[in-house]
Amino acid sequence: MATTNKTKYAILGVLSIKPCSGYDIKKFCDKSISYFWNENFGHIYPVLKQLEADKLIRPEDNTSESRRKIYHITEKGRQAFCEWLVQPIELQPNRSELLLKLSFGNYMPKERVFTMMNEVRERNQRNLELYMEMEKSFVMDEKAQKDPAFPYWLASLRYGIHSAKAAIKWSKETIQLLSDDPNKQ
Amino acid sequence: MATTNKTKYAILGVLSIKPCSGYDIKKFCDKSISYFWNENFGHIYPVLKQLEADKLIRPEDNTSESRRKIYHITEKGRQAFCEWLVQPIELQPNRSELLLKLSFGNYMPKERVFTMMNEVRERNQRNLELYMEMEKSFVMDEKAQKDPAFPYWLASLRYGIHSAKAAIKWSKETIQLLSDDPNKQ
DNA sequence: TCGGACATGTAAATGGTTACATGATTCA
DNA sequence: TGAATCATGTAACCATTTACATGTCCGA
Repeated sequence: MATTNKTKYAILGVLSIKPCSGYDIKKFCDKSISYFWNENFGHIYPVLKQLEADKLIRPEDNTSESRRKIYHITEKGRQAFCEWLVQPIELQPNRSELLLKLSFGNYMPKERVFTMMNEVRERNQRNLELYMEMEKSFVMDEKAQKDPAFPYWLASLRYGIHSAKAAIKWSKETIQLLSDDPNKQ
Repeated sequence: MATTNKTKYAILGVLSIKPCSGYDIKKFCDKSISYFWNENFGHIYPVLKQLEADKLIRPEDNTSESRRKIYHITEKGRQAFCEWLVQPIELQPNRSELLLKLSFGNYMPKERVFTMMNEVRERNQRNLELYMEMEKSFVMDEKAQKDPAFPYWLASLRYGIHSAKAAIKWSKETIQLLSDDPNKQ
């Protein structure tokens, strides 16, 4: 198998927090974990169907609400999720378009390389500010602090902060390095 | 289109350095750029065929060598490559299995989270050492220094160094954060 | 002569994205 | 009533990986 279907586990994870419809899952991904995970409808709905067939989730005993189809995680689903959680992380193969392009920088006008590096710096600067805002409001939220997931959410967010800082530092350093390069064009 | 076929451009990039067979391209990827890019045969050969059909590369005028099929980049191929180089970078959607798992850390035995974080730290420590070795021998290589690609290769390598350092710092911090967490289990 | 590296390729499966189709509800 | 959002889903497409098939060459 190429890579285990992680969408499956992402969905089980969301449903382990609270019962959701496909639409809710998408909203949750966009709102809460988009900076390290995202899903799209074209994948969510088929996977939900498959999870239901595998009895890892079950649709809500249908009450009044007609349109929304709310799924609950089953005991079997919880088990499958927990089993996956403790598996070692599969490293996905590296594919950085940025580094691929940069390593062929000598085939571009130097001006273009600087533009590229500045874009990297700015994007990471924006992300850093966003993450730090999020951290601030998260740490001050007393209700959030009581959640057993709190330290894990915080840690995930801090990853973003550390990476963004590193990327900013690197982009500045690189702009410097390339400015000093005697091999001007 | 989902994502532009980046294998196509990676191959054009390698061929812009020197004519290669499919096997050579794979070797080059594994040896020189594997820490930020990789390809596999199952993808290289079909893409080579397609690139030839599009006249972006051409096979060597067949001489004695029978087995190896050496491809050259054409003028049209060089143009296509350069056009791609200056395009803005397509950000690929984030999908970090590590952060997904970590953010559900409260569903795992805490011991397992520490193991996971230690693995992250160790892996990045090993990478950092490797990258720093590479940097050292690269900077001391006088022939490499004269290559116009030198500063770009160095910059790409430095990205790896910065990221690895950030990841190490983060993993240590996270282990600390989770040790201090009163919410023991 | 045997194993390992060289070398090229195909087939199947999977994973994921985008675009499209469809229709309900809500609110200005 | 019309636009925006809610809501579910399918189809087509593309990229990528893995496994498999096939055979050569070279050196121990």
